[in-house]
Amino acid sequence: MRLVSTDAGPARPPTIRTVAARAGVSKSLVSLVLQNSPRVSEQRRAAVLAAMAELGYRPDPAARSLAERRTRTVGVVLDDLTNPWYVDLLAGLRPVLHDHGLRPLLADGATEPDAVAALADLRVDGIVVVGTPADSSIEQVVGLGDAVPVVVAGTRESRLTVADVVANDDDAGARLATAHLLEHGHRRIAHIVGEGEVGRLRRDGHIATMRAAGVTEHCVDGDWTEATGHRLARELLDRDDRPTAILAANDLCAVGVLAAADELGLAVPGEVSVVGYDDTVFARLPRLSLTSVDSHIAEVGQAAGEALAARLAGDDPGAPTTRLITPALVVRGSTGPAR
Amino acid sequence: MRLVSTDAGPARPPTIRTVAARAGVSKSLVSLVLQNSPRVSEQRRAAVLAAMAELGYRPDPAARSLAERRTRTVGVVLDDLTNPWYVDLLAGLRPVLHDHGLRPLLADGATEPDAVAALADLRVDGIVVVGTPADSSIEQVVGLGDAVPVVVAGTRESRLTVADVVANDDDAGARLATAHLLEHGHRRIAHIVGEGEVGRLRRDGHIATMRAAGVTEHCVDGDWTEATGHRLARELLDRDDRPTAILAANDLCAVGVLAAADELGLAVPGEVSVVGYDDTVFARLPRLSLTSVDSHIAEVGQAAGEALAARLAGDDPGAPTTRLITPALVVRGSTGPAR
DNA sequence: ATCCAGTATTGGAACGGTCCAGGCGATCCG
DNA sequence: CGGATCGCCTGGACCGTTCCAATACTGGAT
Repeated sequence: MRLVSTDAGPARPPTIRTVAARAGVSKSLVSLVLQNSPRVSEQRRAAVLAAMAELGYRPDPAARSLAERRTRTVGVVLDDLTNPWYVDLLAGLRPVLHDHGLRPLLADGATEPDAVAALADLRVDGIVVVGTPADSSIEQVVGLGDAVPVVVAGTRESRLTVADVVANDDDAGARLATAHLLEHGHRRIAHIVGEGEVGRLRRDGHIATMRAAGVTEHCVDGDWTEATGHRLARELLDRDDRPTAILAANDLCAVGVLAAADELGLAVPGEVSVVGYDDTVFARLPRLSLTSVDSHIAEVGQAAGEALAARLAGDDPGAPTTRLITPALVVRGSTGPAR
Repeated sequence: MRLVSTDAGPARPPTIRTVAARAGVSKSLVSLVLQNSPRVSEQRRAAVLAAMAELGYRPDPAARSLAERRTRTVGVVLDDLTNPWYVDLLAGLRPVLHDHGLRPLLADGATEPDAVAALADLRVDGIVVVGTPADSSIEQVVGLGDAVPVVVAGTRESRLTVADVVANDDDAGARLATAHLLEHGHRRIAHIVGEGEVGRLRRDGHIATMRAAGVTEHCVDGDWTEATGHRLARELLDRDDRPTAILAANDLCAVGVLAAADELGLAVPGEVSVVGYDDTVFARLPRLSLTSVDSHIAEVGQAAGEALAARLAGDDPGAPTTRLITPALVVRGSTGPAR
């Protein structure tokens, strides 16, 4: 009596050699069929395809990566999926990658300072850094040299000259929003400034538009969070010479501004108008109905994917490029004429 | 003059053999150090580690996967990252996977019907299906047999008996919400029922609680979207015998209900109370201030990760388990006493 | 000195693909 | 008719690991 069973454990999935044996050809030919080479006769090709179908053959990505010395994978560094901005950008990026046979591998730049290095260790073919990168990320990207192509999406980043950049034209967006408020007769307009390069660009666009209209700007430094928007708006709106309009750093910040106005009993837009930026899902909520600048963020993600795919195709070894997507103003119920 | 440069292209990253040569040992020993085997002398171990550090060696995951015949990767099937519920669950799941040395690979079940099969083709070690799975997903999971362990997170799914299940106790949550409304003296309460198993469970909990209090329920079939919540609430609230409270299928649906109440000029909670489910970011918005059932969804994600890790460790080849997380009611400004 | 039991180390065969240098008929051309 | 050409196909090396069987030491007991 045999104690060892004859079948060797759980049946392994078929390999290229199994298929070759079944089709009566060499494994090399199966490989050629796999990458549908034109140098295979129709007859053989059909035989191989039939064998594959019968066996339910699926190529092993690990083996392929090892031999090809590329993974068909791109790392995507995100900060916070809770922020719909990142999700929307990802929604634009993902299909492009898919169309180029690339898989996204998400990493969290906020909780994991070594995200870029970790992705490099995984041998991703390229990296998309979404949003304002942490200092550590910048260092690591620079450290990569030209080993791995990098695209920065969603922000212009002056410290990073080695990567392609695709971003919303923040300057233009801030001008749109400011012009809208000026047209409604607002003169006392406050702007809550966001952090980093994006914050600076939006501020500069705002200031330029204000001055061109002969109006003095009033900027306060803030960040992208609801809490800060709330706190700063309370301070701004609690004064006698309170602004009649507030241009928030982004939608999230604007949500905080709305809350502050509500608490102070100020009608929106009757007594104070509020403008956000990014046109996220929050802006569209009926109860908020926030006028916002649509940064076409999905389009940014799409362009970023295309830029990376072009780099990977190798047909574009030129200097890093910058591409700006033109934003658009979406007017809703949170803005109206100044009293 | 030589046209061909002497260095063979871009320097390849160091391999286990490079390290071995540098440390003066065999590649096998380097491999042993890599998996820190106790059967290596301290002296050699130190030499190998030093060589690795000097060369900046990083193991190649593809080669490792090929040899180990596992990828240390788990597929996560999601429907919609736009919905914060999925994001919050993912936030609970991700750290657990990370702690077990597993990487998540996200797939979109909504746009890609073959998501489960595609993940299997990628040779993921396990799969987490988040939310109510599409029919195609169910078929594919069943088709996998026991080749790949599967955990369903966020919903009980009676059609899927091969997988572990971790979910919120929807029945209990609906009871909490309903009891809260009854305590406030509401008697005409409408419930918008969500789709699938989750919708059924919440409905049953609601009905049971209503009947136990001697009150007749009023359920209408809906789904999880804002649009449907809006439409159904308009119908419900437009009648003379309109309900004094509405238990929405989830928060998103509740957002639509609020919009309907606003349009009809009905005060919330003065003339109608509204309850959501999931306690997402929407419920916490000051302008909405939605009473909601916190489904502790991050905890669900965490438990799902642990269940999958246990399966992968192989120490638990038992029958599929079901684990329910107890929800909690979060009372905010959208509910109050019946008039 | 010899043998033995461990322990530390090594060589080589996988793992499942890609890719390259030929091989082998059949066709073409001089 | 012989050789070059072409189209199709094959064997084998290689990608960077893991794992196993075999070997080389070490020191103590005989």
